[in-house]
Amino acid sequence: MLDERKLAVLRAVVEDFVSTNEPVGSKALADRHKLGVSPATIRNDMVALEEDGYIAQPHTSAGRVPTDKGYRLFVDRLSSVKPLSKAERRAIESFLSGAVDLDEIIARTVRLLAQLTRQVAIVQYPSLTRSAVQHVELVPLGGQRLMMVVITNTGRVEQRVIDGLGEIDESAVADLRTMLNRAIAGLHLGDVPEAVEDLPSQVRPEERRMAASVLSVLLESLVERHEERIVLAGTANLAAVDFAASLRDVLEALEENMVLIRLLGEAKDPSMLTVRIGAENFHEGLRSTSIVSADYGVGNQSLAKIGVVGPTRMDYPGTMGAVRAVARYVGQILAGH
Amino acid sequence: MLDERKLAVLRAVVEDFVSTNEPVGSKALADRHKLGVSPATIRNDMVALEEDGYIAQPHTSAGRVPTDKGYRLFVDRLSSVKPLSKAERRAIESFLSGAVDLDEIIARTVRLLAQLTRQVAIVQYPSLTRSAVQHVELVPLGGQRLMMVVITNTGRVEQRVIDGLGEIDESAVADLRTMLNRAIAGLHLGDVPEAVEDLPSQVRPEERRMAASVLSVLLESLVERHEERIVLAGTANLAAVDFAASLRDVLEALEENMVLIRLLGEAKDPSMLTVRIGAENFHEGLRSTSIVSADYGVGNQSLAKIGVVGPTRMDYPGTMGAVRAVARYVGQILAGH
DNA sequence: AATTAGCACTGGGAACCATGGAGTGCCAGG
DNA sequence: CCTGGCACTCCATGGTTCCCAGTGCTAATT
Repeated sequence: MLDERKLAVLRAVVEDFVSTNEPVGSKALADRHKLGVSPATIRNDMVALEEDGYIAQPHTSAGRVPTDKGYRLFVDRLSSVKPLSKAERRAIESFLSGAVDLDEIIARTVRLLAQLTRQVAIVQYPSLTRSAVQHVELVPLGGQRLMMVVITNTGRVEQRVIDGLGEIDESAVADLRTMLNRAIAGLHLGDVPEAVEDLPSQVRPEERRMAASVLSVLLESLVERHEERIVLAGTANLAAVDFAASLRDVLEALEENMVLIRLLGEAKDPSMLTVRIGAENFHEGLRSTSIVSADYGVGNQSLAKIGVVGPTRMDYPGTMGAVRAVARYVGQILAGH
Repeated sequence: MLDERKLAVLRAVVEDFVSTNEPVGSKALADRHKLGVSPATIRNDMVALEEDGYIAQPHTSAGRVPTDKGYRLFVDRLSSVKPLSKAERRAIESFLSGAVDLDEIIARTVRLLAQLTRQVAIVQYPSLTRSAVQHVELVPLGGQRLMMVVITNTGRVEQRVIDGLGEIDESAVADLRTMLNRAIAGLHLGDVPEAVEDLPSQVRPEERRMAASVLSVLLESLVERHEERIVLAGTANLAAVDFAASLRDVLEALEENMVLIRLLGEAKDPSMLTVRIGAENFHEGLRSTSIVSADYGVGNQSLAKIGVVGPTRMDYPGTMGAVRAVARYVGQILAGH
């Protein structure tokens, strides 16, 4: 059904269409690619490809354009990830190495990725649930308020003000702090609930109320509500593209962080690059975009995802190369931190 | 030179052009506004306005369009801030009141403002330099590292890892922590450098190195580098507008946080609404946009700015009303926190 | 002196061809 | 199974026309 040459034709169609943004015809293909056959033959192959739904014509007497299905096949079988050039690798390194804290690492990463791919880049902050508690700090704020600060081993800091505790006793706070740290320091966040379960029973009755409040806020903020922060860059690159869907829809989708988080999260291949093409992203506004994403992390522990959003008509090998490379470098930087 | 009626004509031109987005002619003006004179008279006034540079025609035989100068006059003398409706006020309140921490207050505020104005909203985090130190926390991270966390009275938390300190002695850290807090808790950040100047001399010699490191990081991160964070929302609203400059340029400008920070910072009128129109924003990409901004803060202490970016052809009274109202509410929310 | 009616004029945008050419499908011959 | 040839299709392009909103000017009116 799909012999070697038909695949070669499909590949050529994708490549040409991506680079020219115009429907590609049999003649142009015969010229620009050494397929070794005449335009007429290519035309025959094209009807076959069209019947199978890999390519389509915008109208009769126009060239062919890859469909989502065509891109899918291209990505899966016809292309390979394009490694970055030496110069690009150096650029990445120098760009990322100057960062001083987590915020800056993330900020630089997302800009870098947007620049490399000339598309919209997304970087997710290291997920809370996958990291471990480094330290918990309790700070009396005066009045009846207390600030809780949790520091994770990925350098992330989560803070929360706890109010309405009644009179606050400094030494009780100190006790609670030591107790808390003894109980959960070093634990993965997922294991925290279990670990603190019987803490309230260990404190003196008069401090029990405070302890309970603190614990409930701790659990709520760190475990249940694991709002994952993401950062975008390069939206300006969208302006250059003309979308089937309106640009507005795409921008709207990008502003809905929850949508992006879900899309990133749904990577099928757990450890490597994931590509979702066109309608594979169910979100309405992203029908005509593709998303290339990857995990990053330290060692073999995945912390979060990064990704790129662009038109379905994108340079998949190049984008995949950039995403993969950046993911690796971020992992390294985080490890060295 | 500019009698009452000419001003009325200018006002009418601005209002009509803003609502229709089409050059407005003398006939249309005579119909839609009760100016009490004939189109011919209006035409005469228009030439005068055009000579003075308040309006312009895209081409002969087209209607008139306000110039930047025209908008300026409109904003300064011909319009008044439009207060929000009861319903809108209620919406603001309910939208903002559910926020649990500073991050969420800011996030909600920016979305709210974007929604109210149907434009791009910008919210700046409470500036570090204007707030005061609530508490400093030092946390040994294991190894030779220490994490410093500074909490300000605006609920903001700034953290930093300090490395290469040599052996870390828990009790020395505790001493330093108490000493630091005694020295600077409650101080405005601007006053911190002076206050810590002679701290190193007060610690035991063997801890002096650590103290010096901590202090230098403290100063660097909080005072010298007062990177001010800002948050955007509503960029999708730009897609609806057709810009003279390309959309791409506008998006690019919006991604350059430093540019936005500068623009917000340059508000002339210190306490009230500021409007910068078109070329008044020197940034190239923002030539065809206007920025409406305001301070927010608690009491009469200004903490930071919020603003809206939209096409010069915008509903100034409405936008100004929304910005002012939101600024006030944020101030209230922050005060109650 | 200011306003208005009347009028000729202007220039852009919509509508309407006409044309050219890239691309197709198909067929018949290699 | 491939290829050259050929008739056909339809979009994009550019030119032409026409229309009309809107103008500026002048002369009449208040």
